[in-house]
Amino acid sequence: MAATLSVQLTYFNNSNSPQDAWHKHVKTARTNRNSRIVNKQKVSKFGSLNRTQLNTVKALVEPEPSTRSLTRVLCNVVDSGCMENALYLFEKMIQLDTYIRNTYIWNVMIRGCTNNGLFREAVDFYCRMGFEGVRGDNFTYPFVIKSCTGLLSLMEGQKVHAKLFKIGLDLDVYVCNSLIVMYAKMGYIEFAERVFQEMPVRDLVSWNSMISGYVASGDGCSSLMCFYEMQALGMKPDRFSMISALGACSLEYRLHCGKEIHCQVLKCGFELDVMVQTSIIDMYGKCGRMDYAERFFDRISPRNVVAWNAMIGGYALSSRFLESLAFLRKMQDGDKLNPDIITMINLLPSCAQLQALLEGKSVHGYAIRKGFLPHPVLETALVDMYGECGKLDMAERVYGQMTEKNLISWNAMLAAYVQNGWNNKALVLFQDIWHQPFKPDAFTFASILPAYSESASLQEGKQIHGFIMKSELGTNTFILNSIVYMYAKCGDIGAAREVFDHMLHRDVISWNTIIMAYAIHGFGRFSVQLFSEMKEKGFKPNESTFVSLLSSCSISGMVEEGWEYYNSMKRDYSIDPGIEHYGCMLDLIGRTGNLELAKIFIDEISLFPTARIWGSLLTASRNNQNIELAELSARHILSLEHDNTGCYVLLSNMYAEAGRWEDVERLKCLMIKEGLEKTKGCSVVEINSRTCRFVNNDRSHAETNLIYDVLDIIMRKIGEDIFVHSLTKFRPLDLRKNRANSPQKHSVRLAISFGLISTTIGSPILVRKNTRICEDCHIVAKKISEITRREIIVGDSKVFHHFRDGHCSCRDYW
DNA sequence: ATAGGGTTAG
Repeated sequence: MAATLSVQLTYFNNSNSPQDAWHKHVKTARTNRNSRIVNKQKVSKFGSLNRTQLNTVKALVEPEPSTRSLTRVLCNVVDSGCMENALYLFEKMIQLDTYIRNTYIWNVMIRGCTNNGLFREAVDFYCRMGFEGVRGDNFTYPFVIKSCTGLLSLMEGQKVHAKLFKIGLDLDVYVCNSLIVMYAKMGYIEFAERVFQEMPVRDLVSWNSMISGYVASGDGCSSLMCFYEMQALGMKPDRFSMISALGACSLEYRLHCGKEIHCQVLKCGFELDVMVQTSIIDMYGKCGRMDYAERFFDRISPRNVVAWNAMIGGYALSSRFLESLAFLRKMQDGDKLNPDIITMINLLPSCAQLQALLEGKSVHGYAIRKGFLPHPVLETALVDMYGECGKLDMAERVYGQMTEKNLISWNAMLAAYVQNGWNNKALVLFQDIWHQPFKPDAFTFASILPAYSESASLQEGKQIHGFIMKSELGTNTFILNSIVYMYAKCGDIGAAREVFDHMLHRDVISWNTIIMAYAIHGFGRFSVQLFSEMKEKGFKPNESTFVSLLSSCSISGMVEEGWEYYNSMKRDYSIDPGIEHYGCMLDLIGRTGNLELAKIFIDEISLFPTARIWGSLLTASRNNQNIELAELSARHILSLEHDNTGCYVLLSNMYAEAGRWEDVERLKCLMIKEGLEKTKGCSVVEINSRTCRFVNNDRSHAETNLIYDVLDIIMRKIGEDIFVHSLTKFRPLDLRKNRANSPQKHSVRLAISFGLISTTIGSPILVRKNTRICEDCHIVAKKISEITRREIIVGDSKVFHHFRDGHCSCRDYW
């Protein structure tokens, strides 16, 4: 017998080493299936064999194999995890008639691959088994199905499932339980339910698989229903049931339910089980009860990393970021445990929220030293942290180096750009969607829409709107709210209203948004009207509602109503005014010209005045030509935001108007010293479906001559009064000295002029610009609207000016 | 001589 085997092994010369054997197997299996060719990375997981290992295997196979059971040897090799050796042995074995039809050894190989994460290879084995004419049995399928689960390949899984009916294993309890888990983990919970429904006999594992399956698909309620139904049928839950049910409570924030299960755990004596313990901590943390979590955590011993991680994550979730970071120390010093990848992932959001860049960086450094990177989840958390801390270059670097980008990491990078005002970069990244294998979700749109609001054209805004409506998110309230705002910011208040009117479910934010939309367009009457409607429909106004409403009153100059709402806010809704509300009221007071009151108002604010508050006073001073107060405001602003360019420009303009050229010069030097540059003014006009961009003095446009000619004709028609007005403000000396900045050639005028000649008569002209419109251009725009009888809409960095028949919606205060 | 269900994560 020994001789026979030797001979046969000698003749089997196609695979001389375990590595060869592996390659040969993969090739056979894949060629047969017309599937992809060898995945080199996967194969290399086996590692290469050194001579000693090789000899061990040969020794196992060659001397007197008949005296030992070869099968037993194969099992041992598989259990040791060295699949390459196992394959070598396996290939030798199936050369023998005794083994070729032995389902058992095939099962052992499939089991080995599955348990070592070699899912593709496990499925390959299963397929090859079919080609060799060996039938799979009730032991084969649970392994194969588990591998399909690991591959997350529905197609592969369904092929296997179909086969089960043919061979009559479709009702086997073990096989069905595996199928339930497979479908649930792939996100096809209905398929899992169907398998469960059709089982003639269900055991504890079947129930547990459903309970955990529902949790995996995010449906905690069904999971808990399953958990209770099982008990109603007389089935006693075990630790697996408890762990999954606790997960369901976490998912649904069901504290009461969670406590009940905690009691059950104690009654059943599972409280010493480490995983049960962790699940309990996690449940209390997710339900926002860190006090319960702490009490439980303090009592358990020994504590492992997972329990610590659950605590760190729980604190972060409860916005107790400092404690979250402190627990890292305690974990290292107290329990002498080393943080793992999940610890890092849990810590980073705390660093981000605390803007703790130093801590964030040290987490990054630790991750690198420990070799945790690349890791898609950790990298995403890093992108997020750097984004929150304003370190866009680092966020970009981490994102750029990611080997496995996915929807979530992509969303994180988008959000980082948008949060930091890098809208154009965000829009470019978003366009990348067409090259990505994943499709955008609610988070993507929620992130990108503000970028569209700030930087995109109305035309592009319409495109993204259409795109969203075609996706399954067309009725998502959260996203529709952003679309309403986007339309308003892109200048089309009508479209904003239409989207709002067609929403199926409006929430408070929807109302706040539409009220704000009318506010920035200076249509205060509509805001007020909508506020009443909102109350009639039973919505309770919140802080933001009043920010919208008070902004609207201020922008539209509805002073009395503004005060009335301000008082009613405290009186009728017990909302204490926040800094934003004070800002709106300051704008309102500024509009009346009562600067004394404005100063008193600031003094009486109980909160620390922000740059925005002083900005309101600066605007008020400017509109009331009070240079001293403007200087005071500017000092405050610059002490808070040294790089506030707008503040310099505004003050400089005031000096210029007053003819204080030395001060203008002084500010200019100061700006240079601070390394600041005046924002380059630019205006964009939308013509049919394209946009044209103009800077001051622009002569780059193809129709430049025509544009300037039209502007010239208009200016002459507008007449002397404007010219005189300009002269009083800009002295001839300055006009000569500083021709480039002459309002005559400001970008807004060029844009309006081009709009006039490129659009059909009667349609409004929409211009958006990045800085506040200057006083001269404002006067000119009013006049143009009068003589051309065209509506001109100019959206500047703060509000939209609707010029019509010689008047502006802002009533000359902005 | 082989089987199925479980904890922390963007």
